[in-house]
Amino acid sequence: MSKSYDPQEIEPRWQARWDEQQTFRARNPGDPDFDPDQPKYYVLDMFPYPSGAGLHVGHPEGYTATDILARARRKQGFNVLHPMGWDAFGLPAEQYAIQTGTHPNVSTNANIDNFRRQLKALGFSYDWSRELSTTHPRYVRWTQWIFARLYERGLAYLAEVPVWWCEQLGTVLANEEVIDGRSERGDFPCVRRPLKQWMLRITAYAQRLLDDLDGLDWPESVKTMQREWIGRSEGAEAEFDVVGHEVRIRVFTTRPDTLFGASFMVLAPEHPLVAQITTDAQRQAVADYQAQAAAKSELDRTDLAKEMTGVWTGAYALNPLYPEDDPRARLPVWIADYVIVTYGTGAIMAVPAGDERDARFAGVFGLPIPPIFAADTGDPERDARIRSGAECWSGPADYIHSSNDDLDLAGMDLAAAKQAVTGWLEARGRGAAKVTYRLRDWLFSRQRYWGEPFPVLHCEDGSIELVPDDQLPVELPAMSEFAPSGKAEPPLAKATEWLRATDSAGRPARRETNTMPNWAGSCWYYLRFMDPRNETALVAPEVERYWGPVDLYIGGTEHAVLHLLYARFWHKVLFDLGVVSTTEPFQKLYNQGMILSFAYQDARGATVAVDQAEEVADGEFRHKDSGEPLTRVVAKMSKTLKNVVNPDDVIHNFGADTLRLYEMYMGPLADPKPWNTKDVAGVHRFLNRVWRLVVPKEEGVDLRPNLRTEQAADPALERLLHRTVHKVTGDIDKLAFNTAIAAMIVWVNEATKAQDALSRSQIARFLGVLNPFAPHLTEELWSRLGLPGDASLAVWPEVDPAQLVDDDVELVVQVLGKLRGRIVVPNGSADADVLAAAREAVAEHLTGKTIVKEIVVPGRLVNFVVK
RNA sequence: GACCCUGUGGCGGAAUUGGCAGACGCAUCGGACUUAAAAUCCGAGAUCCGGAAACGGGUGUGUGGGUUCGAUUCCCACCGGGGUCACCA
Repeated sequence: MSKSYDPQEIEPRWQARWDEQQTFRARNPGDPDFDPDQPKYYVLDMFPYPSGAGLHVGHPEGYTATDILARARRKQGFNVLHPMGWDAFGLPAEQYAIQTGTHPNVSTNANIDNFRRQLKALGFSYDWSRELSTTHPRYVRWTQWIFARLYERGLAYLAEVPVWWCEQLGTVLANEEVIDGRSERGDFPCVRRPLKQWMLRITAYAQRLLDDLDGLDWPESVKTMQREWIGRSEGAEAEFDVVGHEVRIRVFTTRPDTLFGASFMVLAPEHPLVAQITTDAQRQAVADYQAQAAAKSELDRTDLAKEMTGVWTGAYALNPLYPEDDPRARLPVWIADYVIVTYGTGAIMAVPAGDERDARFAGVFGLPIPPIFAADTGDPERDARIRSGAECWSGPADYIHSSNDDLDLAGMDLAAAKQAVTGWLEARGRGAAKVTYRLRDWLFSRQRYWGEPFPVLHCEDGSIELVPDDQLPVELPAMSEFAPSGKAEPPLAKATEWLRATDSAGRPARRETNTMPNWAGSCWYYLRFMDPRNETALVAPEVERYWGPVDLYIGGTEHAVLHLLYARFWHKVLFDLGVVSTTEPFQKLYNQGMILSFAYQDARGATVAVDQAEEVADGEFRHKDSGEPLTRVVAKMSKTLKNVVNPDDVIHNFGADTLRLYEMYMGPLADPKPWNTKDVAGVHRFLNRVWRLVVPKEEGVDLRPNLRTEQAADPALERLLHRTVHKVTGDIDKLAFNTAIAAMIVWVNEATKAQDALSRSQIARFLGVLNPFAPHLTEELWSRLGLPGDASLAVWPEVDPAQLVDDDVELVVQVLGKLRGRIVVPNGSADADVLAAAREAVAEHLTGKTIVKEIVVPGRLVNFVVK
């Protein structure tokens, strides 16, 4: 047996043993050894996309956190579900296939094998018997099954919609995948194009998705992002007659109370009424502007700094609040690209006195600004400007010039005024209260090969039919040519044999050639983990009722909106179908922070790669070639900066336990933090000291003699151990792993100093709490001590509350808030006794002064306020 | 531009949520062990002033104000870093 701590030898051995013994298998209801009285704990990682590059050090950060929770809960008596799988459909595998000719299935499986090897080398306690891949036909079957249910409920439909088309990727992309007119993946330019696409009616669930956020234990920032993404806004729709036409312009506004201040109207350039209402005189100018707007990139159109542009259509609309012949009723109708066709009704009433954008537009084109507000800002000059319409105001104010024959807003507050105008419109059939959402329906098809096929048939008569459930899955055809045709025609269109099918009436039909987006598989994988091999149901109801919902879900912030919103949407549909028993999938969500790295910056602020810099003195860096001084900065890991850290290397040099411990010790889980290889040695030293507590250096002695049999415990070490166990237990619950580790280091430092006084029971209990953090080392020492069973399954040590309180406590004595002395008093002393001792301790600071006030904080301090 | 998060030694960070600022780790310095070095172990360490010294006194959590007996913690304004949304009517 090795005398020294040798992770390279220990770690693979224990990993193999856990595998063989299925140490971490979770029991399902119905399993022979299932214990219904055991509480359950479902702790889940956001499963990875198995990329060709393998794991980076960011992956083990969240995975170690969940693993510590899983291991601790198991030892605390929970039946723990802690699974892992692969989100394996997606563009990179297909791009790789296009470049190399390797079938995505082949490269994906190779990547999965590599990821699995790397994760196993980290010693994660996954129940590998539940491993799944979204690409596996047995999984695809149920993804398609869910789609079929969506279709049956009218939540999936085909629509001709303007979509983002990316020439280089040869596909359409969802709005979410396009940033500033360029593809998120690959950064290629994208253009808008109308195409027939599958859409999912997520908007039908907008209100429920919004309301149910309240009950979730999620970071506020993520809830806020989802709320903003859903973008509920309350207001009213109003209809405006157009002079000389039989049409009405409908607008949506959140401020119906400002309708009296409308002085013009603006339609989006793409608004369908534009052609109809434009006068001959303005036709050319309008056409020019429309062409100009269409040619503009999204980036230019949304650039806030740009000049306001627009053109008058020549038409007038009528403000419904005023009689037709009232001059205030006549509103010129403009088109301008600051109005977006896809939001609200694509048209607005412009109130320059109450809206910043309308005010700017009115300023540029010299349109009237009828004042409607008398505000009290505390600045008389400003108040005057607002009262005259010279300055725009949207805050609370008194209404002026806001009345007609039967409506007067004077004296009303905002809510009352909104309601009054909305009510007036409604009574006359000119409008109604209206709720609008920013959320759009979800574009759900992609023109790619490597995704789930749609389980639908296009029949000869143009109708659509679902593939019967008992014929699922519709598998992808074997193909060797994956390149997108570039004609908005998916690769599957070339699979001529596969395309041919027969509908329910026995007539020839054609399969759908689009595939589902990457998000589909990740929308419900957490459910399949509960019951991964069920052939008759997506998940058995009694199994779902037992495991659901996920108790803790950890992943990166990049999924704050899309994945988490889509999964919540599908979950709610499955709830309505009776497939799941909870309205929400993930009760508690936590985002780990990104692991950053160091890089360098020269005097001009340009970043310099790590291999170009050298440390010349403590904290002083120079450029290796030019010698110019550099400053160290924190940056994202990137190939160009040469600061990428590979987990395989860290495991090779220090072991998996050290890597796990270091990532948890770096700082708070949620914070972004820089990797510092020098610091890794610190936690490695700590593990070495733990090793030395059990295995002495001397040759011929395998175990410290004091640990062979139980001996009387050293009271001080015992006390500290109880505190340490208490601290670690609480910190694990709070996901505060960095401070838990600090507490364990303190104990080991003390135990090292009092090495011969350490007892067998004490080291066993300590290894018990260290085990979730450093499972291999603790198993090895547990086994060398001859302790029963596996450290991974041994029960969590108990804390004696009596050991947490001291007999005597030291209090700080302050005079006027300044530290002047210390006293030691019995714990729980009466205030009077404490004060007496305190007065004595700081007597010299009190002489000649009058005590005005005495403050006693039990167990902490005494403060004298003197004059 | 709006909203959210964040700012503590040379570095990563801690502080029971209003009560001894700097736990723990890295780096640094000193000591022990060693022929020597590494490794290991023990110890020092915010800063300024006075003192040979143990010690005493002042200052200190981005900056400026405020609340409080007491502020890293709460409030206001500003500055720096990060994130999200970005003409959403």
